[in-house]
Amino acid sequence: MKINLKDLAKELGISVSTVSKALRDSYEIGEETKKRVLAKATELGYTPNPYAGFLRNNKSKTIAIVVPELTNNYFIQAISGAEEIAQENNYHLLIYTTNDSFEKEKSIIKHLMNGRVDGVLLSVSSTTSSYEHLNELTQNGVPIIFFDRICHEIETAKITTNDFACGFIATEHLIKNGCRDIAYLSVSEYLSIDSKRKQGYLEALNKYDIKIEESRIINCGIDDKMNTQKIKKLLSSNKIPDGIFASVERLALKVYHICNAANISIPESVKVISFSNLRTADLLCPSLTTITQPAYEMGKEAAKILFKHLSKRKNIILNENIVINSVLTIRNSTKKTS
Amino acid sequence: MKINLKDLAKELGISVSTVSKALRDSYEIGEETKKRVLAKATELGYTPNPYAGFLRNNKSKTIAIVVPELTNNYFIQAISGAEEIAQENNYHLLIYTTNDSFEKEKSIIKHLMNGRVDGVLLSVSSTTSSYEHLNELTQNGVPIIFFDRICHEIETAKITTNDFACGFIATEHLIKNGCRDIAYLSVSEYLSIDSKRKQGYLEALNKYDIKIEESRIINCGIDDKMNTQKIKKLLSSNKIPDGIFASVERLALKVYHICNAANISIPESVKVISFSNLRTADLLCPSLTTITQPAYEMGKEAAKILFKHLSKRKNIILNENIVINSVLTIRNSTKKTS
DNA sequence: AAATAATACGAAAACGATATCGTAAAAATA
DNA sequence: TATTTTTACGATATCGTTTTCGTATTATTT
Repeated sequence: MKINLKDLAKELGISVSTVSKALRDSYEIGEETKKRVLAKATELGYTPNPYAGFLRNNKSKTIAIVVPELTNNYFIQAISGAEEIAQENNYHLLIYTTNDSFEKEKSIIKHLMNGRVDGVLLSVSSTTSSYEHLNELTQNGVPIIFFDRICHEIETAKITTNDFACGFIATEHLIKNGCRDIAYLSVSEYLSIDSKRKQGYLEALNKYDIKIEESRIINCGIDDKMNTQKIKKLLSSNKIPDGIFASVERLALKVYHICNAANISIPESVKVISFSNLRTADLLCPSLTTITQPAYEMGKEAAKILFKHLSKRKNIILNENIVINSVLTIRNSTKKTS
Repeated sequence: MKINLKDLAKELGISVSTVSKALRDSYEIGEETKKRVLAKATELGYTPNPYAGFLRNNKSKTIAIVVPELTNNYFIQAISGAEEIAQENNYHLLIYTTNDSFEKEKSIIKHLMNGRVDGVLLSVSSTTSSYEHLNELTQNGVPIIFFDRICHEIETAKITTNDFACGFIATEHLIKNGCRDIAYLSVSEYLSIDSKRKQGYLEALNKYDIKIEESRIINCGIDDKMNTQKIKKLLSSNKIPDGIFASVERLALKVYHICNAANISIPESVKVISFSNLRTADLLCPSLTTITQPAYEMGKEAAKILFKHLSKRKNIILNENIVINSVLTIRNSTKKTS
């Protein structure tokens, strides 16, 4: 049932090497023979064993994409973009989720160490605190491209959005719509995206002469219950903020849930803005003002750069920062209320 | 840099086969030697070349999951479940999207034909109209497990939810809340899930002596613009339905958008219920009554069955229908209005 | 002590495709 | 016609493992 080159060769009465070359359209083989081989190959439904070629050529036609979670629309869209480019290049895409666990990330990276993939697209886990595993991977000749949650310490290409500017814009938008006491929901102290967004937030406060209150910076994490607690506390004090800037989607949704339960009206009592790729942002109650990242494009771009590099066969990827801007979409959750 | 068995053997002054066996903890090798080998292996950071082993053993430690689209929360959650089980089994997961294209599905399946993967988890495309490509794959010894969008014609394990019952329940729920003119938004004529849900819908109409109107069954498809047109037409006539049962999430969202734009109030003018795995269903305006499929569990179950089969090394998967029930979550979009 | 069994290792053949050679036969040149 | 070149193909090594055998050494049994 499973046909290989040897079978084909025997069937045709010619040698294995001739068949191989004929199928790869080598100049060494006559047109006549090529046709015969091709015909027989399709007739018997021959498809090459991929792993044999990988072993021989040390190329796997496979890349991996490693993301922290799948319950985040950003990553889904990025994966979608990467997958499209992979298919275009006749590559296969392995998918791994770290669940924001440093240990899991290390374990996954270790598995990718020995030529299983030709390259890796990575968004680091929010608990990743050292980068040796990533360094080791690149030193083993497997190129990494970072997207969104990048790692500055590694020299390679990085795809990000304009996090700082958007942090500023989001905060400024809240201020312009009347907020003077704005909380920032941070997603992780380790992530560069978070610190950049936070810096934008701080910069905006500064520009508009709003005093920075450390207590208004809520450090959330992976633990859902802890996050709930912290945000509940923020929203149940006798002086709740009049604006909330969530650094990621799930924190904004958490705010919505808590406000719903506590009968806090958005945007009247508190305005909410968030980085988010939610498709239903405009259908929410109230519709959510978002900073939407070009997730799909970022995934595509990351994959494109990887393939550009793979085709060049150079062993080092130059440090390169590609920034694709996000867009602010104003909706009702930040609506000005007299 | 890249260490292989031969390097290790040379370094240790013993043969390749001994090293190999030592690493695999063979009884043929003395304890002393095993320790020496293991120590050297970790010292030099040896990791086996996966493809060499695959070639030898004809096993790839890799499975594929093929889904129609990534913009559907159901599939994301199913992938997530499958990925978890794959990681548990130390397997790798390749991901492919067909974009609901029959041709793309065939092309992907062809790529999986020759041992690239040990098995496939598949949800067929909504335009898939013949199954030869799938038959060919199984005949090539690659087992397929179907989930959600199954293919009856192939003998194997299939994971579904109780589509018929849920179609009935959803429709009955609308009826009990006062609907007498219920439209069904069909996602594809080819899909078994659709026909089962529709049958449930029809059965419920029957039970409550509601006349079935062919014009109330809207056959949607992949073409977004066409869908918009059809639903707009449905909602702009002078006699719009008082209930809508959407067979998939995106059609429900389409209804929401159109109702928003046309100022048709849900649930007063029309009640809406939908199969959906939307995380924000309860935050929508109004919150959406859903039939929620156990997507994560279905993905896990599909993967589990595949691995059970792979470990047994039997060449045929018995026909098996595993049904995991969905749950109805009643929210405001179907709220009774006097 | 002689025969047998157990232990610990090495040599070599796979797995399937590719690429480097080598070489007949045919074609082109001298 | 004799020589060189081209064309078209085959034999074989190779990629890095695993695994089957074969075998030398030691241990056990009679």
